[in-house]
Amino acid sequence: MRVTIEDIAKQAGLSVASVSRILNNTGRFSQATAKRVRAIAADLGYYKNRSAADLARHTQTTLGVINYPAETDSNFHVIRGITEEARQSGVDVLIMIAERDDQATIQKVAQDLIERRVFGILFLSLHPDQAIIDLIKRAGIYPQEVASTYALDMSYVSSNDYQMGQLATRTLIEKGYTRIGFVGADPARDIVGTQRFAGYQAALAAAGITYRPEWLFVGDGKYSYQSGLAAVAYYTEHAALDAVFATSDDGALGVINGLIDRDGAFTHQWGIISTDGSQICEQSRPKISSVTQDFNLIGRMAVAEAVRAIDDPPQAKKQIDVPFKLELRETTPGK
Amino acid sequence: MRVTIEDIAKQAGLSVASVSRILNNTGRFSQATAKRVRAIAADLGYYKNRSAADLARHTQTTLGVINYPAETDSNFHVIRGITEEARQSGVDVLIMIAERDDQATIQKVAQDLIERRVFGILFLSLHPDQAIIDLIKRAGIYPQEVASTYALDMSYVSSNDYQMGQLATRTLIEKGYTRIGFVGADPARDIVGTQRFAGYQAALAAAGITYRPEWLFVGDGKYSYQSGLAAVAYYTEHAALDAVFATSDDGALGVINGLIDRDGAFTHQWGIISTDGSQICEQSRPKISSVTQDFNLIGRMAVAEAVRAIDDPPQAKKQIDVPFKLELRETTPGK
DNA sequence: GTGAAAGCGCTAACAA
DNA sequence: TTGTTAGCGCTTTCAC
Repeated sequence: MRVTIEDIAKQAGLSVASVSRILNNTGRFSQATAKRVRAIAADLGYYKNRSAADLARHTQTTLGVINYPAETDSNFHVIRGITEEARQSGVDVLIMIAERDDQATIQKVAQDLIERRVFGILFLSLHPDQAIIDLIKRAGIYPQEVASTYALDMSYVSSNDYQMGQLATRTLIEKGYTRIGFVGADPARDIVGTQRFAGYQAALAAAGITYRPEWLFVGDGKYSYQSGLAAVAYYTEHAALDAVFATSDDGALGVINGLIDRDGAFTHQWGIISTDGSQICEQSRPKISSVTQDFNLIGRMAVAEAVRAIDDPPQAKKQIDVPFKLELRETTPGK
Repeated sequence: MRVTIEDIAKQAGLSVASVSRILNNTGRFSQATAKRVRAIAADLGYYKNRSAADLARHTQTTLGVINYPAETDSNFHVIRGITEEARQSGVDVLIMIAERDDQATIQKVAQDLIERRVFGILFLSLHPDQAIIDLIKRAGIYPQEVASTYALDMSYVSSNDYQMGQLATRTLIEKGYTRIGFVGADPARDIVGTQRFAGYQAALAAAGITYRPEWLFVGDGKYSYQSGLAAVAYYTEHAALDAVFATSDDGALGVINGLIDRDGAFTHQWGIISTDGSQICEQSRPKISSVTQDFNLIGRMAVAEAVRAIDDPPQAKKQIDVPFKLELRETTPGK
């Protein structure tokens, strides 16, 4: 049997109540006995049984996070941010894994988290359907989308996709490009795509450029490297572009490599700007200009918001925008 | 107050024991009442309180994983593997975050996991010091290193670093290269570096090539992109190489980009082979030849081993090798 | 400053 | 097939 608080109490000639107080630094106790108790605890190799503690105490201090594993993981910055902020706020976080597009697993994982009585559940760029969101809310838990805008009835903290699309496109236009492709997102599929596309169109319109349908290349609609790669063949055939707005760094890299594969080298025939600003942008040749999100801050704000929601759960869906910035590198030399 | 098992019992006119049995599918009960109970549970929006359940039951079914967040994340495959295998074995996994080189945080996180009474703790390419390992063992929990060999007294499942170093080097030699640099790992720093370096030297020796000290470029010793980048300047100055064995994909990409930055384009002046085989290898231009690890399998085997250890904890340190393979791409055309 | 005691929500004998 | 009961290990009034 593992060592319990009672073992300590016995050894110290105290009641479990006193030991509990000392170990938790609550209530009053003398420093002398405290020292003794802590020594005994260390000596015995005692560890609190959190199940028992959580059961007895009623306030919950753990936050659930549901992530999906991805190779180029912009979420890694988000997770860092979450972890840092959580450490500071004294909440601890439980990370669990699901797959995108696998609602069954997402639900299972969410239920696991509910059983563990977390006070909030953060979805990292993962889009649960409304049934799952409802089930979480019904359990009295605060759900929140992180690092992605979201259409359904759940608050989110993320960059403003519309503004990002607008900034990216406007930047290309200011550099003198006028025939601008839109790659990798599906405007009809998710709100992120919808918003970025709307921003893109708004920027075109503002500059008096008439959008042409053949400028849109969706690919798999998943912001993937493959979509970028495939876009090159498509555009070569169907559109006379001078620039591309890639809705992800992966997509931009795909476009670059597609161009290299086609021409033998990158010739700056197209201006390219991407979204996210992960290290891919620095490590690509040429380096990719990007609209860069502050993923760390997104993570921090997500935790802060979830903590705030404990005492004061927002009545309506809340949309928190986190600032982003423009980073010009080598793929936007201008015309 | 949240709905409890007692609420269900009351509504169903049953005892909590019966409800518990039904909800857990243990013992005997009639299908008729079971149906009724489940309906009521769903109706009430009931979720088991795991703290209570874990406290009452005594067997633990959750596995702890400590990971660090990284942008190019070969661990993502490991995590997938862990998740899949865990799902199949009916264990659920808790992932927590620490930073490499931050033993204080690693310890804190490990203690958190101990308090949650996990049955095992997996370290993903994270190297806790012996004190932490001892503390975990003392708590009756099985610790295991995953995806990295490890010198201290803890079992591990990973690729065999010595053999990987050997294979990579031998491959270059077979392609006709004879002056081969070793980049990114520090043979004196961690066992991974030591082993890969030993394999590298063994392969050189076996081919009758005399190793020269200036062929070693450690950089930050962290298998980083930066080390690869810096290696080019170093070698240009100090060694006349015809090939490079990069101890990571990031490092190999650094070497390639360093060469491009130096020469304006990649000229295949050096053969390059890397270790890991992440998607970087496919997405680089040229594509990088690699000794590719089976990270998914590593993850699966790690879980399987941890589960096995519940009933039959290994007495001595166990070292489990997972097979890897060679993937030739474009950076090893031969001389 | 410390202790007694109730109870958190559940499981697991053991009875019935 | 179902119920009674005794905990699991801890926290938290409320007394002392």
